Amino acid sequence: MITALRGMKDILPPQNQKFVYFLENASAIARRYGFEFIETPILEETALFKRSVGESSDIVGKEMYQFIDKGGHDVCLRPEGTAGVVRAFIEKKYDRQGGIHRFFYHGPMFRYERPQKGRLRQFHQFGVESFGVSSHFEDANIILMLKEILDFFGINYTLKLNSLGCSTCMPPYRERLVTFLDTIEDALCEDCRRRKSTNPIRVFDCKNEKCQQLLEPAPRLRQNLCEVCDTHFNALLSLLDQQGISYEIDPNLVRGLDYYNKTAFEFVSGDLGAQNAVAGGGRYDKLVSFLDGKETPAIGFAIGIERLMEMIEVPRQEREGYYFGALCEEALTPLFLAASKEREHDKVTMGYDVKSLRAHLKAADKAGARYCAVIGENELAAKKIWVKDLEAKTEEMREL
RNA sequence: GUGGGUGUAGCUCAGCUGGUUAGAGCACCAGAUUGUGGUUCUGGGGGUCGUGGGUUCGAAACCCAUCAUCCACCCCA
Repeated sequence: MITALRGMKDILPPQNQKFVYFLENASAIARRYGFEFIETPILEETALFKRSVGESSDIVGKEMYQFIDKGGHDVCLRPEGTAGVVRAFIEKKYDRQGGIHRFFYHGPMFRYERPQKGRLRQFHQFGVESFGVSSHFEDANIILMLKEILDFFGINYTLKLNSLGCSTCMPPYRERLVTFLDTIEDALCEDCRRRKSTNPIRVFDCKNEKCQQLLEPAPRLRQNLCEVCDTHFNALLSLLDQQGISYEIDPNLVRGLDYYNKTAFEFVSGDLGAQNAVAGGGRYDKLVSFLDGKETPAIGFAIGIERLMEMIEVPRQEREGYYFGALCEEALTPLFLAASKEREHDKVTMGYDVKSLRAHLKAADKAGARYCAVIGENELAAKKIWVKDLEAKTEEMREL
């Protein structure tokens, strides 16, 4: 038997209902915020992700579905959505055109990892990207939209916020931190020593108590932000306060992708196991220019659809449409014609086997139909069709 | 890549310290005096016990390997 690849899932009933339910409502909310649908290819040149996500990240370092295609091109299944959207944005010369452009997208992403709860090799994201606005108002707007989406589906979450600084304040801070880490390196755990060179800020995330103690006197980013970043961050917090949005400032929140600057945020939930991030995002003002576009401020987020679906309850389905059944052989053809006609304006399924009325009613019930329509010898003679409303338990004869 | 758990019917599982025809519930199909559903009752179909080897008179049970899956680390949505 051929089975789906490791970490790749089919989306079958009843999960498929949640999937569609989520997509429809999240899209509707994004449109209300002025975002337009965009679809970009799943396969892109590998270089796109190396330059945007960053060579140092785990995503690029060890999680990419990368291969050489038949034309000898180095290509890659997208591990995330932002890079492709930014590439399209630049390729279409929106950066030259200027102005504000807001997009939302959804689709499969691929990362070659060991699957576990809330983590798949092929998973789906719903994301938005906003280009051309540097104001903190857009940061707040994006966070508000994400919160609205999560609230719509009744998700329990905590909003975590941080500022990652910018090219003015981050590099010097990073150096200062590394210098500090050098002084305590020997006492740090193995992981932290590795982090020092790959992603130093991560050390604050270490679960080792000894490391946490050693890090007490370490310099913190919040105190080392440049004036521009500090002002931006404080303005955003103030706006969120005025909107009554509660949040937690998490100085250890480091988005895993290299392109983020200033605002970074994450919505985490308790009932997801170890992979507790439902959605994450942030500002990436330098990415467009990194990818050879004209410098354009931008911010976005992505929601992990499978993770979110773990927590969504779909409203119970109402009975809907018709089930058509025949009580005798001669009724099958007229029944088929009647069913086709009814289908012009209603959901219709039909049983092709001749069965007892009782069996047909059972079948209609199982199909979740509102009405059971049956033709037997009596109906055939009178050129009528018998219809029962399974909910109201009423029945009537209708003209064929 | 590393560590741990689990693989018996479509699903959830039972199967005592190895003992002969491998079970239950749910689901599915068919019936319950012949044209009235969801409940109930009766019957039925369906299993290479993940796979390969080994121990044994005898293995679903024990051992080894392998594959799959789940959870965790790492990291992230």
